[in-house]
Amino acid sequence: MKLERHAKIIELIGKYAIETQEELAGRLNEAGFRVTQATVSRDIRELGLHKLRDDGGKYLYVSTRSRHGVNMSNKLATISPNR
Amino acid sequence: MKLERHAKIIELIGKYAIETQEELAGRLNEAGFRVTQATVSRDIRELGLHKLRDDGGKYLYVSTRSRHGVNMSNKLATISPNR
DNA sequence: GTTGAATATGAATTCAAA
DNA sequence: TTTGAATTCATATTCAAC
Repeated sequence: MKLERHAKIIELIGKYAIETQEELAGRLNEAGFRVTQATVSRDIRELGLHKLRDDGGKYLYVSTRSRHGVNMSNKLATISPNR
Repeated sequence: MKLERHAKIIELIGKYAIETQEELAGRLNEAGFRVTQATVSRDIRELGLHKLRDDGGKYLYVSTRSRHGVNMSNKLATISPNR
């Protein structure tokens, strides 16, 4: 089920430093969700997740919504160009 | 010169909706900076730029620093997982 | 230290299938 | 409507050259 998988994805990116969609697909499969990178790619878009470089230069998938349910999309807008 | 090119990149991503590094390289070349995608990739890392999906699903390069010189890296930290 | 060409890697999309 | 395999596309890196 897609909804459960989405919830699991949010959980996984909070718990682990997920660097690639393949890695996320692997974690999902370990958790019993049989999916491929193609599906993970779609899930990430639907969830509005972003891949950002951290201070160490590594890429990580992160959510734009905090644990407290606050939508951070306005903060993302803040760092967007004023166009 | 790299410094001038970096400044031009900041200007360009503020002025245009740059979707790919190839596109940015093209704009730079129009502006007289002869560079390839490989160099643009390095510049983007050095400048701390990020590629984000906007509300319409399109990808855009954005800066983490506002026009007013405020470093937004703490806001990025805010949307990062609490790890 | 900087760069480009070539390559490797990662991600989005297509297209068929269910 | 969702999915995976294959493909295309975008980006990071390697490696040589300067």
